[in-house]
Amino acid sequence: MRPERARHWQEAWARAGLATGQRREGHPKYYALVAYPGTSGFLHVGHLRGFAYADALARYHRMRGEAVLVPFGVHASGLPAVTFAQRVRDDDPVVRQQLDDQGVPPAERARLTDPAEAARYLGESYRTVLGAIGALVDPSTYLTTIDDDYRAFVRWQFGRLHAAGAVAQGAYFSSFCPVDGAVAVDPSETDLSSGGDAEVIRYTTVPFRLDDGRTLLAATLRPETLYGVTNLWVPDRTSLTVWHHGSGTYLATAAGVARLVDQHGGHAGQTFPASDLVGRDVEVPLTGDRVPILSGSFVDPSVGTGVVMSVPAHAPADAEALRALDPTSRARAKAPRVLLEVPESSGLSASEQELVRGEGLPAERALAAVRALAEAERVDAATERLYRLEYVRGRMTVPELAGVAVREARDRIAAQLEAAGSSFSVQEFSKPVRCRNGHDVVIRRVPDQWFLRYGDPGWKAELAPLVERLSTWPKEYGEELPAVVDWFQDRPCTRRGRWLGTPFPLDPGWVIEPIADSTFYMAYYPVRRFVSSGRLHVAQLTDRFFDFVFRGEGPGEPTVDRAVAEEVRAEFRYWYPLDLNIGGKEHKRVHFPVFLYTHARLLPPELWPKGIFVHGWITGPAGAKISKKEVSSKGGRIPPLGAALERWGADEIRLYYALTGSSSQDLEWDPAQVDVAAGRLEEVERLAREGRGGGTTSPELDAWLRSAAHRVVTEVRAAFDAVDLHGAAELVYVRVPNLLRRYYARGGSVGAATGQLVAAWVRLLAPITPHLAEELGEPDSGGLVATRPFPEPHEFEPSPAAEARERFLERVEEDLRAVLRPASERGEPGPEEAIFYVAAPWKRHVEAWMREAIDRGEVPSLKEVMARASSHPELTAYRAEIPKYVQRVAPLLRTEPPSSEPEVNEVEVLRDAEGYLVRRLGFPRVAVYRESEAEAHDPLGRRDRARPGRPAFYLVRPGQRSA
RNA sequence: GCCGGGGUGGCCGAGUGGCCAAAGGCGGCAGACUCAAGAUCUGCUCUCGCAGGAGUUCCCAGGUUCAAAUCCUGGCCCCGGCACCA
Repeated sequence: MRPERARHWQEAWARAGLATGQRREGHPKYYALVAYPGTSGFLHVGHLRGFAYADALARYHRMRGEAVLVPFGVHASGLPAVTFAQRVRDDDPVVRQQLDDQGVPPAERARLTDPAEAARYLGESYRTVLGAIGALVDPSTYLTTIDDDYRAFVRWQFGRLHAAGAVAQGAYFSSFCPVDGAVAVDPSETDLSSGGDAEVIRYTTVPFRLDDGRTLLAATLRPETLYGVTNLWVPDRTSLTVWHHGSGTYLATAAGVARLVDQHGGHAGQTFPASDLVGRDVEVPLTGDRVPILSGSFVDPSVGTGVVMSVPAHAPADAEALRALDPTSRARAKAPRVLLEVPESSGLSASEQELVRGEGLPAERALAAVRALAEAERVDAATERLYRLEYVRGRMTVPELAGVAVREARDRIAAQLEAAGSSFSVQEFSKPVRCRNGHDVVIRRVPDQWFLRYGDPGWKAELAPLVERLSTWPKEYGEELPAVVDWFQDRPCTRRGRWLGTPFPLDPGWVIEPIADSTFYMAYYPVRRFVSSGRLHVAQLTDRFFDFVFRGEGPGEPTVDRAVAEEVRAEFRYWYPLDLNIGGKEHKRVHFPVFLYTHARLLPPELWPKGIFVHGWITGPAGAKISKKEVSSKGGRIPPLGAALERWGADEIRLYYALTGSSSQDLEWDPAQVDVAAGRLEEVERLAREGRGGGTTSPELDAWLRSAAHRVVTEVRAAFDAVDLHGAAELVYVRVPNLLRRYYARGGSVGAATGQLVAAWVRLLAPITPHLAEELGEPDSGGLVATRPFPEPHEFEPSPAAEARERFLERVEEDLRAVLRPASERGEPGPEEAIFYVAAPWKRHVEAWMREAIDRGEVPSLKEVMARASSHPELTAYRAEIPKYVQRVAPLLRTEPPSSEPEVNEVEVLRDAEGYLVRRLGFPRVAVYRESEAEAHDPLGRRDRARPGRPAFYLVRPGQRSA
């Protein structure tokens, strides 16, 4: 559709105030929202999926006569807008291209270097885009999370949660940039320039005492292997630094000490060459053994503490290093000791067997097993395989822990070391992580972090009934939700640093973290409209005010007029509970659970949310997540939204979302698929335009078309009610066109029946492709289609008889094709006449009797059938034919399902369809006979084959009809 | 490792005991229309048969049932989440 037509209708909806949720007491309501987008950049085709679904559902409910509220806001909190502004300032090429695509004038760009301005600007751009796809979102609710009134609301929320015992303070290990403070390390790299896929590795440090009282801290992932330590490795040509912690004096590399200070406090002391220690002995904890310190060129001083313990029996790298050592040093090391075994009994795979069987130490076998690999990756691969196997299947063999599983032994040793003091955990990233501003991100202990106590069993118990009652789409999400909640733990809810957000009311040095400030906002939207209309002022949004509005507690805020306060509360109580929260699958593990948590704690059960709808992503080729770089008018694989709307149109893209695949599935962005949707829409428009008419043309066909329409309307409503957009789209955009085509093919022509179907169809189109619906609805001049009632099944009279007739004919066609196809494939000429023989009425009785026997679980008995036939006046005459028929049909009946089809006058239907059969299947002549009258017209004796509902037929080949 | 979700025709994807050789879409083949292409429409698209029939299929192997894609048992494989990320 041309963009100006789309805009025309969008303006018409706006003039009609359709988007604004109007409270109508006593009427059902529907409150749905899409999890608000963050302000990280411009939206692309992937972002609109949720809104396209939400809008279709909202429009459906509106047409059902419900009051509908779909609010909209943007989530400006956190770092994304800060980052975006930074990139505008840096003139980042990707962002510059986006600004060009959006047509942002240069003068405007300077303003966007301010994070709050950037967030507001992006929010406005989102509103424009939503308007352009025809989504009706309530303008009176529009907010950003950095607005003053929203902050007042969030402050109240946290005050309430604190009063309810949901907030606590404690120590926490956080990913931390020395400049920006806490940053998020995740694959989206919102806060980072690199390293988003890094994992956190947690080392245990094992203390090795020197004679002089100092302790060398070796970092390891496998503390249980201290029973097999042969020596310590310190890096070549590096220095060691003293770490003073408590009363202890420890040694590690400079990087290691920095990490220890970050995570455990204390301070760094003097530095000296590592070589000073080489050759000296240390004492192994727990065993009391003495082992030498040796210099290892392979040790990376920046990893862990920079000091490692050598366990050559089980660590391939140590085995290699030991072998490469000069003989004198090697002689000083303790002999390697095997300290665990993998029992061979437990069904090992061939590749596992080779690590267990054979000569040498486990580490040597592991190295032998990876001989084929390139030098560089050999040690890593051997380590990976051996560690995994030993961890999963290994049993300790050292006397102290004989028979204990390795994973169990690891925990025990770590606990023993910790209990003895002098052992510290050290966490670090598996690869370098760099902040947007270029600084390395480290892991640091934050002693006074604020938490929300989601791990609290009491809170989880409050949540359980809410989860139990919740509806989810897809339903699998509801099934996994209890497990998600089960392992949910306390989450930090505040940060320090350059974040957008609300200052934490209990401790204003902190800013509330962006997930925590978006768990309850859906309650605030109904209130927001009073602020935007000026009836409430920010200063009036006090805790007392909100206590009254949301919980009905206390006298309320004295500066707010009592009537206004009552009205706000009524507004909230009208729209709540939320009917549907729609979001992408990225929300499943965090956002949706905390949204439920907060509601469970702050509201009574009757106001708990009713449903969650999770949709998949629009992905790039091969399922790759869409990255900003790909969204570009120049060379990008994903078009910017403006370009996509220009190329295809709003309805076309909306239909693409609804029709292509199910909503919970990821969808690979594919322009060809959008083309398909667009083409389908054109066909829909053509059929709808040509289907208008009046007058009765063919009563029987019209009855069938109306009956089919009855069915479609019933099913479309059921699909929308079940939040099945894909199912609804298929009915409206595939089934209905097929119906009309069949109707015309059968000889129906434009008239009252098609006209009636089209009139309803236009309304069926309105939820998913509203612009087209309006365009087609105009001639009816009944006002906007969006405001008309959704079609009701009773508008179309059902006719089981008419449907049975069509099904009968389809079955006949199917049989005919099965016979015709092979002949035409052989290139034979088509028949010159088709002769049908309709089954004699007695066959219906016989089949019914056999069916009764089958329903009783018996094999139909000829004896019984014959007995009944003898006493039946109509059948006595056919006693000679019955046995043959029973024998032929009984086995068929057993595998056929029972049918409740109404009886069809087969002769009449076939005779009426003669013209159709001639046209459709190319028979020059069609003749229809009753079985009993057909003897003269049945040279091949086919008429016996006739069964009720399945007439026999004879296709006369050219030249075959001798007589 | 822990937890969760899955394996359906060339591809995507419906389908939870009989109307299922399995919706719908895509792709492919053929025909109609057209000067032609595109679009559109019609038919076909597991194997065999070539008069409406038969056989073998829904990851694999067993089992329950008159009847299994669907239920049960075991196995193999894939995907997601695992934490501060909206």
